[in-house]
Amino acid sequence: MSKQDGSARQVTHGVADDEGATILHIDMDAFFASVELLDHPELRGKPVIIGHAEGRSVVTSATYEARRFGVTAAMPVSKAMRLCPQAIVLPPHHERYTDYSRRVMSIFRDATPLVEPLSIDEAFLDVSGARRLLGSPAVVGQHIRERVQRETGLTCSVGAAATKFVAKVASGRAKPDGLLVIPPAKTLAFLHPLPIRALWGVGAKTEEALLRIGLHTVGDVADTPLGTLTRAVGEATGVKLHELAHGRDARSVVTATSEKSVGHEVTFHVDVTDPARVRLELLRLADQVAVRLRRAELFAKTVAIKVRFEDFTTVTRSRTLAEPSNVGRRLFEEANELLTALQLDGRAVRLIGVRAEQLTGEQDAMAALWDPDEEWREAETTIDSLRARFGGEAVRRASLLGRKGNDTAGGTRAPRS
DNA sequence: TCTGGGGTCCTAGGACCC
DNA sequence: TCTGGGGTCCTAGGACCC
Repeated sequence: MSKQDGSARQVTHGVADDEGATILHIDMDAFFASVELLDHPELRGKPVIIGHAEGRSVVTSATYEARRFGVTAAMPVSKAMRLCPQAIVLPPHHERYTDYSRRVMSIFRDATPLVEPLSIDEAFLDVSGARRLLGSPAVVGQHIRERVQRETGLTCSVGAAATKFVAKVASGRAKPDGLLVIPPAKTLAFLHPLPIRALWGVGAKTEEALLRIGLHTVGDVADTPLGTLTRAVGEATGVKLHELAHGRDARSVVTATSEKSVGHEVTFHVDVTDPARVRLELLRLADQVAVRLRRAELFAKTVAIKVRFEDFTTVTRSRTLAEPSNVGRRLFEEANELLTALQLDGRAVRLIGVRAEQLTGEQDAMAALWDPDEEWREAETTIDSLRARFGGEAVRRASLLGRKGNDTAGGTRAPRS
């Protein structure tokens, strides 16, 4: 390799500091907002928020100009506007984002087939096999960044490390429009000064629990005995955090994951007290869910509903179906019974949702439908008609009966398996 | 401040079976 | 008569992520 082939190559060539940092995490910068700016170039450099100006909307994305005022994702738009009154609010266009998402994911796949999309705007890449063809991880990352920028006008940030978790933290630190390589040997030096909130799986509650036992940094977590951790945050989370804090993360990049549930929910603009209206919405949602199941050729074994009341208390109810289904009417029937059992009595409903769980493919769904008793009923019917035509003796000899030994026609049925 | 919509994973208790 | 331990399934709720 020569060193005059562009700056990206020179960054790492010869140093080989990215050796072993073969997992890339790529994250689009302010994705929704950036896509909207492509359509509204006149707004570039201004604070822009994606969401709805009226009602109960939250911020789904914001430009860095808006973030400087303290605007963050998932914040109610009303609050964001108080923080940044000059912000421009644009409604979301999800088809546009999906379209751009496909384009950037396709650019990623040109670098390696080992691409794991994490959400609409981020993915993990395993580039360990791309070195000979494309170069070291940092070179591949830089190459992708340039292509994304050139072909979509969008910027993204890349983290390169030996593990998924560290790569993800690195891309966050590289934002916006940057690339950060964490060589394996420097992993702990990079991780340990970070606040515990940087750990994957540490949200508000877990942070509180960790602060309560005096842990503030990732290094603190690494220095804490596992037993102390699990007592504070639970078995699974404790083990996970302990591993991550020591830079250990065995998860590999996987390209295909099966969906575990499919659901839809809506928050009403104004709380609804009329049960009929809630029910109507439930029907619509059940139909939407069923359509998505059929498109994916999946069946639901379980149907769940979710109801949020005006005081934000939320209840869920679920039930396993007698047989898997992806028919809207069927899902609705079940959801409707669950809703009835809740006895709303005119309580003000804020949100209603339907979810299909325990998804299964056609094969499994058919297997669940198979009823051994039915096979026996069919056999008996056949035997009865044979006996009517040929007499009992002939039937007794018939090989049909051979399968159940000396159990003669009209005798006892096989017990349910 | 007044909280969307799409998900995943974990916990915990009870039922049921071996 | 009282008492096991493990495994799986079901249900409800909650934390977390983007």
